Order: sequence, then structure tokens, then C-alpha cells
Amino acid sequence: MPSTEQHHVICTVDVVLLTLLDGALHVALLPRDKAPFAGVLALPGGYVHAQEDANTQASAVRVLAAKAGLVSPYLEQLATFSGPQRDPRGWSISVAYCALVPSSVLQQSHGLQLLPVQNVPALAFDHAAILATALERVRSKSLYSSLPVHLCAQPFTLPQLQSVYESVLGEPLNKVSFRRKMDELGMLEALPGQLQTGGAHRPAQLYRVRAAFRQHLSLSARGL
Amino acid sequence: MPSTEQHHVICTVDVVLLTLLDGALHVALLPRDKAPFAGVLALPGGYVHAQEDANTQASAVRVLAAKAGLVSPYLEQLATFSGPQRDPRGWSISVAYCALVPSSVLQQSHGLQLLPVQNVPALAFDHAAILATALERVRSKSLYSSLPVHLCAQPFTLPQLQSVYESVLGEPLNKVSFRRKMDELGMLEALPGQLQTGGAHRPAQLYRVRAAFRQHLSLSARGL
DNA sequence: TTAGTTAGATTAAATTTGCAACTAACTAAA
DNA sequence: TTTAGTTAGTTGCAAATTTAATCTAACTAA
Repeated sequence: MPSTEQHHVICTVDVVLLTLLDGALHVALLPRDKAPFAGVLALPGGYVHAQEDANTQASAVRVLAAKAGLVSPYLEQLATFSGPQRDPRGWSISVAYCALVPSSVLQQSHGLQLLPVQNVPALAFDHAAILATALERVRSKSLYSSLPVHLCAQPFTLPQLQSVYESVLGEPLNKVSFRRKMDELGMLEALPGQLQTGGAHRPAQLYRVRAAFRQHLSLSARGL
Repeated sequence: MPSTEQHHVICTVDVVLLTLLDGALHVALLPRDKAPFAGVLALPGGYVHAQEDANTQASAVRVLAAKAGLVSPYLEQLATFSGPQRDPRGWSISVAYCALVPSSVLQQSHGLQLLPVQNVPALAFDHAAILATALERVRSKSLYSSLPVHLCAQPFTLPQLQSVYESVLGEPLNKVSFRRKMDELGMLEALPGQLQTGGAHRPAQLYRVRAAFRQHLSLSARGL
């Protein structure tokens, strides 16, 4: 138990930055600019800076700003990955975070590559496993929570939001049930008089997420 | 981004070891034997040993064996806590794990103190926050998964298992619904001819968890 | 033998869900 | 100006699911 057995542990954060593009989940990746894995695609990530970061969440916020040029409204801790093999530089820990953003906040100016999650090439480190964990978590949470609203640019219509849920879950949802559930979640606020016009059909009511629900999720007791 | 900003980060694991005693959740705590927080109750925890541990899960297994003298059949990563303040020795990371065991596997020989989670005194470090996170997670998962079976010594009867669920959730459950859900989870196996006798009433069928469900959880689509 | 107790199954009522059909409100083309 | 086409949003009802109440089974203790 003496602290002499501690030895050096490399501490990093990695962020799985997800967005919806053309009805499919995409993950933001960056080619690494130096060894190890120079040139290989990786999740945006970096060292924990003990001097400046208040915690690893702050590290993730800093990394997102520096490498993706954005502040994600939704950023959730995912899980921690560790071991002697995942980083060739030595025994390492990576605290992984998951960020969901509407595609509108992603400027492509940072060299980010947005790839559909179905078709991602080999990644650096154990980032393929981190991505798989994030996708499982996002899909699982989408079954019974308001999580997918964070993929939707506000304001949005209910048909738009339903389409986002359907893209994440990969299956069609019942319109009446979906509207009932969104109502029960009590998370949305109709914008009086604001309708989405332009289509060759009846205009749709526009909604936004109530302030109280911007940070934390709303859960449904019975799913969907 | 140079690695010179990494500096030293203290890497530890802490385990929230929970069991059910007299129908109430109890957490296993140990008085710390040295500074910081010498004499103060804390979760069983310790440094990550980069030389010997395959990952932080292995660190948690090692810590549980050394400090509680047990191997927990169920051990799940909870979340990672970090920052400059939580440990007075410096900027630290603790990967927290949650272990659920039937009270039968806890020998009191290791100086462990089992305290009801409702009535826990001040703890060392940020262990109160870690415990709160564990309780929230356990209760939340118990709403729609088989998690509480790990608190039940095998074999057990359905009324015993229902009572465990009710203790964790803090509310009574419908008998028919509970049995239907347990059936749907497909996780239990009746032991042919083995009944729990002795009470002044009809004997109850004994069950055990199927081998395939010992490690991972079984989830119910609609809760309970 | 009888009363008391809990296990487990059966039945029926209440609630929730999903489908289909309906009306509403727009655009575009005739 | 009218008509056809399209999607938004609601309504009604049937099907499925969940909960409550009741009933039978099987034991112990008096």
C-alpha cells in the first residue's frame, strides 16, 4: 500500500462528439498530428492539466474548445478506460465524455472529420471501444429520456424531433405515442404564434426546451 | 498541449460496497489508518498500481480483496471523480466502483463497518458524493433491471427477491407484476423440487440466477 | 381438526398503447 | 380560382398491458 507502488499513470480525457447529419449519427474525428498513431484518426482528446483544470469535465470542455472550437451544451461523463496497453507510452487512464450537438454548431474549420458511425475506419488507441460504448449509451438513453433533443437545433418542430429520435433509435415511432410522451416529459415549450412555414402543407408549431431541462435529462417511467 | 503540462495526478480507486441488512441498504466503511483523514470513515480504496493492475477494474478487485477480504460477484464502474481539492495531497482522480453483495459474504473480520445508508456520518475525501452517486445509480437501475438479485443470497424465493427490490426502491411492488417481470427477464431458474419450508404457511419455490446472467444485467423494456 | 399465514394462480377492472381515420392548413399546378 | 397533393395535428377505438381483488394451495400451531 505504500505510495511507491503508484508509479506514473498517464491521465487523459477523450470526447465522443456526436451529431446528426442527413439522418445519420456522425462522430467527429481528428487525424493525430504526432506520435503515437501520427496521422491516424482519433477522438478529440488531450492530457488532463492539473494546473488549470478544476476536474476532468473541465479538461473535456477545454479540449472541445481547443480542438473543435465549440462549447457543447450537453456534455456527459461516459466511462473511464485504463490499462497498460491502450497507450503505447505507458499505463494510462482516459476519462471519456460524450457530447451531443446539433450539426449547426460544428464549423468544419478545425480539421474535424465527421464520419457516419456505421462506417468508421480503424482509430487510434482504444477509441473504437470508447465510441462503441458511447453509441450504446446514447441509444439506450434515447429509449426513455430526452437525450436526443440535444441533437436538434432550436427551435424545432415535433415532426423534426421525432425524426431525430427515429434516426438515433433506428426504428420508426408512433406519432401519437411520441407526442404523448413528449407531453408527459414536460420538457418542451411551444413558442406562441411561431410556426414553421414554407412546406407545401400545414405549418408546424415550433418548440424549445424549457430552461429547467437544458442541463439535465428528463426521464420517462415507461420508455419512449 | 506539450506533455509538460501534465504534472502529477494521483490515481486511485474507491469501492462503494453495498449490502442489505435488516431490510435496509448498508454501506461498508473503514476508518482510515493514516493521514489524510486518519481515523475518519472512508470507502475502501487505494492507489492504482500501474505495475500489477491490468486496469482500474482490477485495482478495485485487488482493493476489495485486501481491505474487505472478499471477491464481489458484481462489480460495476460507477463514475470518475477528480479535482485539486478532493484529496489534500494534490490533484487526484478516483475511479469509483460499485459492488453489491449478499450480507452472507461479508465477514466482519476486516474491521469493516456496515452503516445504513440513511445514516452515514461525515466521510473522508469526497466519499459522501461518491456514495450519493452510487445510491442514485443503484435505485435508478433497480427500476428496470435485475441488479438487486446480487444483494440476494442464492438460492432465494420470489417473495424474498421481491422484498429486496422493495427495500432498494423504498416502495411496495405489485406481486403479479413482479412475478411477470421476473419471468420476462428470463434470468431465474427454478430448482426442481427444492422448496423453502419451515414457515407456518405454504412453502415457496427456490430459484437461482442462470449462469448466463451472473455477470451482466438483464434489462426490462418497460421498467420494474 | 381448525384457525392462521403466506405462496402462487386466476379473474376482472383499469390503464396504456397503437392503429386508422379524420380535420387543418399550407403550396403548386391546372 | 379551383383542385390536388402533402404534411401537421387530433380524435376515437381496439388491442395490449398493468394493477387490484379474489381464490386456492400448502404448510404450522394450537
